[in-house]
Amino acid sequence: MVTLAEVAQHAGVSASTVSYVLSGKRSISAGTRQRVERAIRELGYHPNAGARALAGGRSNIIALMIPLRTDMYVPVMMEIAIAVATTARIHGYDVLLLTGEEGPEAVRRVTGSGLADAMIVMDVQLDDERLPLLRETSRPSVLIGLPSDPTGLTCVDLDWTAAGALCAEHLAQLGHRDIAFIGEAPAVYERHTGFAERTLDGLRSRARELGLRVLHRPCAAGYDAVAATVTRVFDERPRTTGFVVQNESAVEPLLALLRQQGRAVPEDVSVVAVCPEQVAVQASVRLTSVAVPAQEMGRSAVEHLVAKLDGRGGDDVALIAPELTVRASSGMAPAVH
Amino acid sequence: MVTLAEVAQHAGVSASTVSYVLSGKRSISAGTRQRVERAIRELGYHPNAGARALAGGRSNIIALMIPLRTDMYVPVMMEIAIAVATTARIHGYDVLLLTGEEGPEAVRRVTGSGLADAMIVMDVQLDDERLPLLRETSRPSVLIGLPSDPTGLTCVDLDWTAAGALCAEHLAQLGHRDIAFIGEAPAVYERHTGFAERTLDGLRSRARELGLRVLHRPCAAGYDAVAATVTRVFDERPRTTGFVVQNESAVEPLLALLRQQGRAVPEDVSVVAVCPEQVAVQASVRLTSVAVPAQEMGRSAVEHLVAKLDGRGGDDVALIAPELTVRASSGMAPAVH
DNA sequence: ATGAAAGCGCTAACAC
DNA sequence: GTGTTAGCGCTTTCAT
Repeated sequence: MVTLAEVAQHAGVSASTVSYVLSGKRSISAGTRQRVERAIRELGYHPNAGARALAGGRSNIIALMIPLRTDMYVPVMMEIAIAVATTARIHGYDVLLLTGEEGPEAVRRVTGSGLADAMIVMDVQLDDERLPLLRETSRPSVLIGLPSDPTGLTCVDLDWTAAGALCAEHLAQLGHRDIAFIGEAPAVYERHTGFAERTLDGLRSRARELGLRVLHRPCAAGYDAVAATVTRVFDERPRTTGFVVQNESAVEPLLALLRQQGRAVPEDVSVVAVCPEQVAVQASVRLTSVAVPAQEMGRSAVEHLVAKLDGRGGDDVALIAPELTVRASSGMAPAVH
Repeated sequence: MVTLAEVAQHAGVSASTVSYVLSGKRSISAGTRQRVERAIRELGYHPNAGARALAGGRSNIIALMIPLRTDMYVPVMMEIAIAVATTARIHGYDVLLLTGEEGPEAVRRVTGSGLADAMIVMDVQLDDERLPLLRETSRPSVLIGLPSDPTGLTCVDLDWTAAGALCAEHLAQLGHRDIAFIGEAPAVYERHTGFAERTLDGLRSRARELGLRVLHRPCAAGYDAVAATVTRVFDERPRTTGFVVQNESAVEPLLALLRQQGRAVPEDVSVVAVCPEQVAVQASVRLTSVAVPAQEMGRSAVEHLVAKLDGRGGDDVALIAPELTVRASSGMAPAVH
């Protein structure tokens, strides 16, 4: 293993000079810099991460807590995680993957040991048990998600309330009066997951203002569960002409079921999804949708975090404005006979 | 920040005693142990990760390289990643998330800096450019996937060749003679991704032995792409009665298309999928399938890695035997008229 | 613009 | 069963 001292010797300079060449924290003459860089290359030197962390007081690692639950749309999680890792590298950080399993204890372990300099927390519940710890730690953190009380925290999220409202507006404009909201799995609501409840709230309150009737049905994954849900919807509200879906695994089953029942989309029934662009575009009917900007969320979270680590920027809530894209799945409500 | 020295002082013992209480590397009298543990608790002590890594020569971190490509079934990747993280924690390791983006350079950076003690590599191509580095590094590694030449490497994978063969056997037994294999996206084959090519090979060679005709069609994600593929299949081979699908995003579209064309599953056409159990069970027709044991793969990879870190176990290839579960999507080939 | 040297907090010989 | 101590490889004052 090559050490800084060996590089220094090889280059004929002192250890501190090598260190400063690496960090750029003081000016180095061109000649010295070149000799050092050459020595580094020739010896294949890589600074030791542990020594750096110990001496420098920072590990250059960001912890990312992802849920280990599998009842939510996984690709979104994955896309966020990858965006986080990619963006972090750009800023010189590596990413430590923590699953929700350890719970709040993981926060203590990672921050207490200096394993990570900061952390990003996903799958935030409205009243998340990790929040007190995050607030009291000296280490910066960013939530991807918005709890009930974001005081003293930095949050990055899609404005789900606005997203729900957008869906209601779109369907109202098209003349729909009875709409059904196919939501995430029941467990997601039972945990009071922020995004799910906010979307519902946003949809409901805008719907009320616009005179829409809304039937909300959480929906487990699987074709059968979707089938049961859709059947119940039409039983309870036969005049339903609009669907809002926030559950990627229900999208394709829903479209297949409507087809089977002889209900044409969008002539008889309109469908608006809240999902990643890719899902909307690849569905069997190109879906009118509010995009979930997973990459943007991951990237933004890292950038807020890096800003805090650099002493710039403080606590705030950064909500991304939702955008609804009209595609082939929504149209005028059918005339009432 | 609480240090080991402070704990030692508080407990009235020496630093090394505290260290040994923590590591369990030498016997400690019950009394001493208790006083130390009490001091640790009272002071809220957490060993500094950097100092540990420096002094101990090991970081207790495992690096996990995941692809950042999005053309393969993401939930499987995610499930593996989560299984890796969970299993790693059980063995006292944390997981560092590396995206494929940095390529082979990431291997050098992480192993060279001592950031990670070992690494797990996913999305292995038959002739992967990271392999030479992994072979020459002193740090242990495990591949999830099987390259052409696994010499000097430890690999964990499903036996995809056997999986492909199983599918052929099942359909042959049911009397099918013309089968179509809907595969992963074209890019996956162009990269020579191990699992995709091996499944194809296994299917093809067993099919040849059994007198089956196989039409292989890679298939991009999205309903339209699947529709085009299926149409071409029946154009070229009108007597196709069996489908093997290794492409999760094509599963539901395929079933929907067959339904639309009035082809009943399994009366007219049988479908066998190679996918996670969950997908097979939740599809609109419960699918006969060969399970992709994502969790098992992640867990096994970590256990092999930990064995190597502990000086137990050396290089070997651990292939998981595939299992085919018969469900509702496969049946006797229709009689020929 | 560069060097010397004092730690950072822990582990693991080496003592007893 | 416990204490003493010499590093681990780097960063960063303090000097010049």
